[in-house]
Amino acid sequence: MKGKASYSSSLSDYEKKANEIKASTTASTSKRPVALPLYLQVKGHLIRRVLSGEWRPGELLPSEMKLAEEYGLSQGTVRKAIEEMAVEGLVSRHPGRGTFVTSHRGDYQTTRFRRFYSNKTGKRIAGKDSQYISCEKIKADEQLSKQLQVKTGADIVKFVRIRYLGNHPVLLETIYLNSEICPSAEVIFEQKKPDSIYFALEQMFNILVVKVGERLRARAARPDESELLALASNTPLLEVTRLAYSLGGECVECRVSVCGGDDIHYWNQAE
Amino acid sequence: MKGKASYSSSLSDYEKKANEIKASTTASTSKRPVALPLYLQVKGHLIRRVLSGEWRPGELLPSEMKLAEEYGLSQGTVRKAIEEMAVEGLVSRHPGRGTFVTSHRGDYQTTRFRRFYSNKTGKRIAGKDSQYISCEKIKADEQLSKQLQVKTGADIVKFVRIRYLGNHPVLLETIYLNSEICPSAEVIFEQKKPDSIYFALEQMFNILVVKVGERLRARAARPDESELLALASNTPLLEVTRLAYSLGGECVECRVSVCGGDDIHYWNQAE
DNA sequence: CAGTGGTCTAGACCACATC
DNA sequence: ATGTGGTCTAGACCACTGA
Repeated sequence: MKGKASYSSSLSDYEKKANEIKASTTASTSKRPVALPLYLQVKGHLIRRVLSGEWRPGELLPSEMKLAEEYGLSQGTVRKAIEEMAVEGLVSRHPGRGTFVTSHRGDYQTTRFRRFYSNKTGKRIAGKDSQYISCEKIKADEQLSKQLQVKTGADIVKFVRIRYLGNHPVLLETIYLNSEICPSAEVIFEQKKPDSIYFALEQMFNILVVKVGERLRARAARPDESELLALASNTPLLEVTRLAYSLGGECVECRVSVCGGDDIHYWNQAE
Repeated sequence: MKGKASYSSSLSDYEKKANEIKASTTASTSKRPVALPLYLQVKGHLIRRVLSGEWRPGELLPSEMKLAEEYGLSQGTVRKAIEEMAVEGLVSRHPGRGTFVTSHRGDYQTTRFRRFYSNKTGKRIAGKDSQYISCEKIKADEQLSKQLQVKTGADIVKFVRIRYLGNHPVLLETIYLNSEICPSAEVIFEQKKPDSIYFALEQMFNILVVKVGERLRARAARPDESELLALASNTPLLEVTRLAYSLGGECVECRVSVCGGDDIHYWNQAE
């Protein structure tokens, strides 16, 4: 009807085979009259299956052949679905072994969203040199509620953490987690004090962080920040406000990182 | 020979058909014993053809069928090569029309590397509200020579430009162009004062900027900067140092942008 | 209307990993 | 030896574009 009705009629040959998919896809997006290519329907369905926990992070998916059989489609169609998921970082493929659900364990994933580098060595800031300062349960104020997409007053868990370079504090992170999605996330702090929040979220709540948006600006250091980072008062700080989104598109984390300009920098590459 | 000899023997069926490609690929990378999948060889060859100016930015490539015929391969193989190029932003594909060499003209490309947004409206900073302050021919100092990958003392063209939001100056850009790659780039400034440097480079020198790396930090404003941006002295500034690379991998531009924290911010998204 | 890219199929051979 | 993902082919139908 809207110039997009396209595929629905031409699918007649395929739709018998792929009716499980179609049934579920049409239900979820009632507005669009089917229209989606089969491989995107498969992709959507596979994503939902990952979300549901059918295969957890780090686990092996069925082979392309098995999935093709299951969906009644050709291997090529399923392959295209999985390839897109791989490009988006949802799964990773290994010749001879199979396709695995992405995990924030392992080198690539744990560094995937890390953007701070040492000015001296040029190396990425990471590793075990982080120290947890505090942990509180708080209520979302107006700003946080917008950012985390929750109601004002909703439960939030707040961590404060410092990363060190050698003996020197270089990065101050304030992390807010949505308690609706991560119930009793305090235990993350209490028990594990994990280096990678995202790996902890994955292990505890089956939540995969797949997208982040970051807003950067410069501002003067507040007194408490100057003290924690061992900087002169009013030093210019780089402030990075990150919102992190899960596979399902929910905002799971708001993180405000601040650092001075002398020790580390933020690095971004675009192609 | 080196455990990578893999494809070369199995190519026997294909290599008769694709010998033009193989001839040129093996010549360019003499170390690796062929090994590359055909579609990557095609991709590399097409990239070289774009680089050579055979098709200029904005122009139409031959159809998949024509290219497949030309290379003696199937349409699917050529398609995969072109699809990768499209993902990397080198070409853009339009059903019913064809595949075009990317141009920094048009909405997507001109905004592709723009990361500054208004704090108030949330809109991207762009448009005609930029003012050129100065243009000089200078010699590369040690730092610039490293960044632009030229010898110390090499010719560099330096622009200074200010972007406005309404009547207010918000962004101060200092742009260094490699004169070896962009001979007499002064004319860009003198004649056109273009809004998009990259579109100008494309038009004048057939240079496509396809990759940028940016390093961000906070620092105090220098007196000249405070004046140009109408800020109090020593205001914290966000400093973005960008290196821009062409299709061929050469560094064509070094750009230092600075702004205060009140009017605009830097936005980055990662998936 | 002819030509383009987009989707889908069915089948082949390959390198690689694991047992 | 078996099964995995990676590459390649050949041919089909589709929606879209522009002459």
